[in-house]
Amino acid sequence: MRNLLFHEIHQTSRLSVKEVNEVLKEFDLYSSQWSVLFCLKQFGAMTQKEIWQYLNVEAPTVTRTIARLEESRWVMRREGEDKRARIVVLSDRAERLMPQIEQRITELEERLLARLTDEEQRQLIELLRKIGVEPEEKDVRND
Amino acid sequence: MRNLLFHEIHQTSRLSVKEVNEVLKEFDLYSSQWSVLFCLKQFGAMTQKEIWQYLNVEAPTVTRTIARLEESRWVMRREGEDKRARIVVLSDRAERLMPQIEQRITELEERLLARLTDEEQRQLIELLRKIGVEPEEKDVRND
DNA sequence: TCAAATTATTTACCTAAGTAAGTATATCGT
DNA sequence: ACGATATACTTACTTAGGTAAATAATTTGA
Repeated sequence: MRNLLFHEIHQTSRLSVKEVNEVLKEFDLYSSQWSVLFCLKQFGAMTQKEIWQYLNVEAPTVTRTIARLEESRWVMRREGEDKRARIVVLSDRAERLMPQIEQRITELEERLLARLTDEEQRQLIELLRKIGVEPEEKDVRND
Repeated sequence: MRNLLFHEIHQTSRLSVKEVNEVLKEFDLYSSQWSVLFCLKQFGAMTQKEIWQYLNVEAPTVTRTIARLEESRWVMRREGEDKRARIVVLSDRAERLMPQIEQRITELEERLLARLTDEEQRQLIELLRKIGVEPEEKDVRND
């Protein structure tokens, strides 16, 4: 039963990544690359650390993803005041193309979530969060 | 908002895989290997096709996973009547160790789901299924 | 019967994500 | 001031999963 739950989460995750990749193929992008671009669009220039903390992945994962995004000219990396850190910035091309891509992704998401009401979506997020929280590590002051 | 939902699903999926791997480390296993073993325990000997159809992944994924399980002596592969197909069987060692592993996994799952009531778990599965279902393909008789 | 189509698996190649260890810069404590 | 420690990122290696194309066995159809 629990078993089933994690199986189902895993399935849904794979399914959605697959569909996102399908949409992004047209732009020569992959889902995890898109999530980095989206992050930069939202917050502006960021260090890699800020990116992996926000996305909740490990540093090497972000190193790789950004290296690919740099090769394909979606982002540039600048040196920061702190020379250890690398600041990531969207390229002009990225700024220009992102609205288009964003729309396609939104359409896909609407399609995938067509069977859920807004209330159900809200519920789903909340239930998932109840699983994911790690109070010791996260240093979240919940008061 | 939708964005947030898929982000959350992805996170939860990664988190649970990570935790399962942590538990399985002791047995030199990985989560996807475990899911194959679990499948074989449940249904007995199966062809690779039956396995990937059940797990809902692509054939090459199962080829690799089973190759590793075979190397580490968790399963054997036999030739079937149809010589194209390879029938996968649990090794004696697997049969012997699985109850132990299963218990550890169950404990983990209980820990991860501690914040959810049974009703919430049921709800969560149902909501995820509403996203994942592809009515044409699945041919599931739910009665 | 036997060429053509289908099926089961595999191989090659790609991205994603993890751990462990390495490198370079920054900061801390004495 | 400077050695020890911490931080930001990278490198090397692992599994997981996907697509496309190759291989081998089976089935189909004229």
